[in-house]
This record gives sequence, C-alpha cells and structure tokens, in this order.
Amino acid sequence: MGFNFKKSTTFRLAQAAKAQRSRSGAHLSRIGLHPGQEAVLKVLAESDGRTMSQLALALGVQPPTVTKMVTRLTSQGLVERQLAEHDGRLARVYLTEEGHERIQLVDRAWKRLEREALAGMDDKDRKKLRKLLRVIEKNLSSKMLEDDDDEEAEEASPQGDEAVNGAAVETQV
Amino acid sequence: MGFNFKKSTTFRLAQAAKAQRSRSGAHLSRIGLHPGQEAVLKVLAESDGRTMSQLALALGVQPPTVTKMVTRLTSQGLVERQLAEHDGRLARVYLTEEGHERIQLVDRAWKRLEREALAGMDDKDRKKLRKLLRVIEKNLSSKMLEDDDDEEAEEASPQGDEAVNGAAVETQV
DNA sequence: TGGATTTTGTTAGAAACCTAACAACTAATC
DNA sequence: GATTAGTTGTTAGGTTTCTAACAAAATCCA
Repeated sequence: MGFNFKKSTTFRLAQAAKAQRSRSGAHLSRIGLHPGQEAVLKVLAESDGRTMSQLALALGVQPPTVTKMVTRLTSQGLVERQLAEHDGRLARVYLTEEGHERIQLVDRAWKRLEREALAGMDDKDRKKLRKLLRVIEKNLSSKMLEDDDDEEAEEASPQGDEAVNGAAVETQV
Repeated sequence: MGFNFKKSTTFRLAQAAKAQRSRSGAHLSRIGLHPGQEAVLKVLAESDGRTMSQLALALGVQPPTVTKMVTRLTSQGLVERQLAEHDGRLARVYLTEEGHERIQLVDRAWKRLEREALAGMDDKDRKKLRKLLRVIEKNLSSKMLEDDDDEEAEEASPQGDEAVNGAAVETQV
C-alpha cells in the first residue's frame, strides 16, 4: 500500500509547520500583519538597511517574494525603500518609526507562540528539537546548491516500497 | 534587543519547513505536481471517496483550499468529484486511474526527500523528532479549538524580554 | 571608449493558502 | 407542510510563495 506518509518525518514536519503558521496567523492578524511579514520586520530590526537580496537570503525566500512583501509593508507604512547612492541597483530597506514600534507587538506574539507550541516540553527536548531541525535545514539547503539530477543512482536502488521510515532497514543514510 | 527569534524553536521550525517545501517542490515539479497536491493524492490513496471536509481535515487545510486544489487536480485528470446520492451537499473525491498511477511517483519523490532531509540522523533521533513535532502539532491544534482571547493572563506576565527559550545562555547550536 | 557579461531587482503569471460572504441542501420545529 | 436553523461546499478577494522573463545598473574587457 505504498509509502506510509503519515508516519514519515517530513510529513510530520510539514503538518507541524502548517499548524504553527496557522496559529501564528491568528496572533499576527490582531496586530495587523500577515504571516511572513513579521519576519521581515524582525530581520530588519536586527540589521536595518539590508538590500532585497540580503533580505531574501535571511528569510529563506526568493527575491520576487521580497519585492512584493516590501511593497506591501511600505504601503502599510512599516518600512521604506531607499536606493543606494553609489550603486543604483541596490534597494535598501529601512524600518520606519511605526515599524520599530510594531516590533514590540511582534515580539509578544512570537513569544506567546513559542510558549504555546512548546508547552509540556522540557529544555533538553527543546534544544534537541532545534538541533535536529537545523540538521534538516542544512541537509536540504546543501541539496539545493547541488541542483543535482543524480536520479539514476536512485532509480537503480533496489529498495522495496515499504523500506522507508522505521520499518525494515532504514539504518541511517 | 528584543526576542532572539533566530534561536527560537518556532523560527527554526518555520525555516526547516520552508527548505523542505522548496526541495519537495523541486522533486514534484518533475512529476507534474505542485507542493500540496501530492498530499491530496496520498490521502485519497489511503481512503478513496472522501468528502471535501474530510480532505480538509486530513490535510490540515481550510475547505476553500480543498475546493481549488480538487478543481485543478480534476482538470489534470488525477481525481474526480462525484456528488453523493443520499445527501446532495456532500462532494466525494475519487482518484482516477491516472491518479493511482501517479501515486507511485509521489512515493518515490517522498522517499527521496525523506532520505535527503534526514541524512546523518540515526533512528533514535528521527523517532524523537517525529515525537516532538507531534507535540507541537497537538499543542497548537488544541489552541485553535479554544479560539481563546485570554490575552490578559499574558499581558500581566512579568517576564523580561530575553526570558524565553532556554533563556539567556543557549550556548552551542 | 564601447559593447558584452554579470549582478540586482522588478514584473507577469500561477498555485497554495487564508477569511468572509454566499448558495444549496438537509434537518428540525412549529 | 412551511418556515427556521444547521451543515456542506463554493465563490470572491487577498497574501505569500514560486518560476520565468525582463529591465537597469555596474563591471569586464578588448
């Protein structure tokens, strides 16, 4: 009956992230933000005046996404775009006064989400979880760079349909 | 300087999920699917003929999302809608022949993603990770039901700005 | 100096998601 | 039986996200 996706770690990760985004959205809507926008503000709070590319990198998002988000945040009066003087290509983004103020609300919402999400989890487990999530992130981002098409290596792999998570072999990769 | 979001577990989860979705998308595009569609097919493979609401629940998504996805999957010839006979409101969704065939490719893509994402992680850690993700999912979905506005309880909480995850120290990682 | 290349950002178009409002059908109650 | 209430799904409109194609500025280089 194929791959038992419901018990796969990737599916679990996707579902947990979906629930988190949903809950995050509930908090953010109360402070006039859409999910994703709060991260832009926080990244800028950390280091103001970043370029679009730098923002995209920090957010783990593609440049066009940043363009649209910054456009909307600008019309909301939370950030402003400013062209660099010595390099006409670079568009630097700065927090406005209102943007700075909003950060405090973002912090509160984020802390609340963190508390809700990790309820009943001790410090050791939280740390472990962060560490494991980092591993996944690293594994996948390095894959992205390779941009590999080593499909053949896999096509030839003689694993049965059931041999994935937990069951049977699965002795680390 | 506010909440150190970069080391928060929720941010790490969001970033890991983003990387995963991105990588997943790379695999799925090769088999003619968009991220999210593969889950619909898998859920139906598990139990064909579900209603829209049941699909939404299983996917962790809102009903309107299901409507659009099913519409597109239908025009791709992978599923088909069929109105229930004894209850004219219910729309049941079934996999087509082509849909069933596509499942095999989905399984391969998903297994590959699982392998890539969890590379270098032993069985014990994978299991632990799944378990912790489940906790988060459960914590947040129960919150959704409450639909609480117990903001006051939090407003009064006298935590300093830094006192969230693991607090202050947070060495390594 | 002037044209080709690279880098940076935006525009165009599409899909997955959301909430709010609506239509259609069933069930319940008088 | 007819009106009311509840359930199920869709439509409308918006945001985040993507890829592909484009414009503009800086750099390279002949």
